[in-house]
Amino acid sequence: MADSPRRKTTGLQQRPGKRERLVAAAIQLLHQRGIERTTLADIAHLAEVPAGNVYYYFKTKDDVIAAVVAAHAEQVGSTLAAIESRFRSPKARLKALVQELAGQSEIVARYGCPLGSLCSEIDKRLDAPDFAAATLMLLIIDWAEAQFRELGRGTQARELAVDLLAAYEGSALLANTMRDPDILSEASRRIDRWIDAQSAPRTGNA
Amino acid sequence: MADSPRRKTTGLQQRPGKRERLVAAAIQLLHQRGIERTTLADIAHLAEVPAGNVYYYFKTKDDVIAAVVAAHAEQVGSTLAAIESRFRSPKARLKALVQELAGQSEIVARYGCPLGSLCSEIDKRLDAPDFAAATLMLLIIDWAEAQFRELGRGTQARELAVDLLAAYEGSALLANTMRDPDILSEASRRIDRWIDAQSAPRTGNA
DNA sequence: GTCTATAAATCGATAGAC
DNA sequence: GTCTATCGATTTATAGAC
Repeated sequence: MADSPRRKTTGLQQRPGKRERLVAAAIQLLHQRGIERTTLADIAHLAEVPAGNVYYYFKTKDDVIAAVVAAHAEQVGSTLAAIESRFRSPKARLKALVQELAGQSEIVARYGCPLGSLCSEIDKRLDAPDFAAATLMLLIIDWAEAQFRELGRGTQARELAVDLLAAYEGSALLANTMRDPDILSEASRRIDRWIDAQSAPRTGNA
Repeated sequence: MADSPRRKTTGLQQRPGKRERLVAAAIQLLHQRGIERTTLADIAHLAEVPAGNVYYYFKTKDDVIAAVVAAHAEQVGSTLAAIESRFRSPKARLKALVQELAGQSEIVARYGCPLGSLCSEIDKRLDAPDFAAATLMLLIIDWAEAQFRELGRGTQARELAVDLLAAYEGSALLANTMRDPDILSEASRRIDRWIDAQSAPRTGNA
């Protein structure tokens, strides 16, 4: 838990542990308490970093949020890459994505979807256009779209991809609101069957 | 805009306008800015009520939120009742519900679903079990479940109802994140076709 | 480079004047 | 019953000591 792998104390990089710990703590607290109810002091405390020191690594709270979004994006990207290398067929890949998303139903039922609730809260924060929060969702949608296209559903690939993610995000919202993990588990099974039904360009339902 | 229909100045009811205006202002601001970024001063200002006076009508900010939830619940209830009296078949009723939900796609794309974002934010506020926020979603789910049951889908009625609302809420979240009203419009059309496909106990897809 | 003390601003809530 | 002035607690952010 302490800063074990310390890079040279007087080097130009101070990344061995503190910045990473701050981001990890921010990811957790932003998910559990939400953006507005998480203070920088909370994040520093969980990361075991002195309170006011956060401003050495991040200029503002928005910068911390941006770092959290970037970390999520990286995690999503590597997860999708891992699925792609582990599974060959588009259907297996899409099912693996659903499995991954609905994996921690208890946590989602308690705190909501980490990505969905984050996007929802970021929207309320900025008057300016965006914050790259949409990128998180686009990463998943673009990837799913490619799978549906490979499945032979070229013309509807994008709509199917949006529907897939929407089905999950909506189920996550309801599971969270009602504190019921089963809602997410049932949704996961249903989406799996739906993926199975998607094949030839004209036999599946829209 | 001023308090025109004033009930007796010294009566035991002070409900002619101010409390209602405060709730209406709170509904609007909680939707647009979110709970945590809406101050009681903002609400009072929009309602054209003196700043500190909010505490005469509501004991705490949580009480204001509870009043907003109650107002939403009433609005949802009367909307469902209106649909029920206007349409006879379950399918027409379910489609009318979708029409109603996806009605203001521009506003939803800008600020999210008024109900969904509210539930999401309330979850982050309370450590205690709940805040009757789930009631909002349950109102709609229970009603939709009754329609599906009348449609002859007794055994799966509840799951179908949850799926229906989840599909909308997920689409609303994505539409909001990407600031794209078309996502909600397309989802509305897709759900309509899905409702059409739901009929006999064994012909529809799960 | 690292951390403490504190400034500056904001908000929920209260006391009490009218 | 209606409204104003203000308190007290937080919280972001900064200045500057070590």
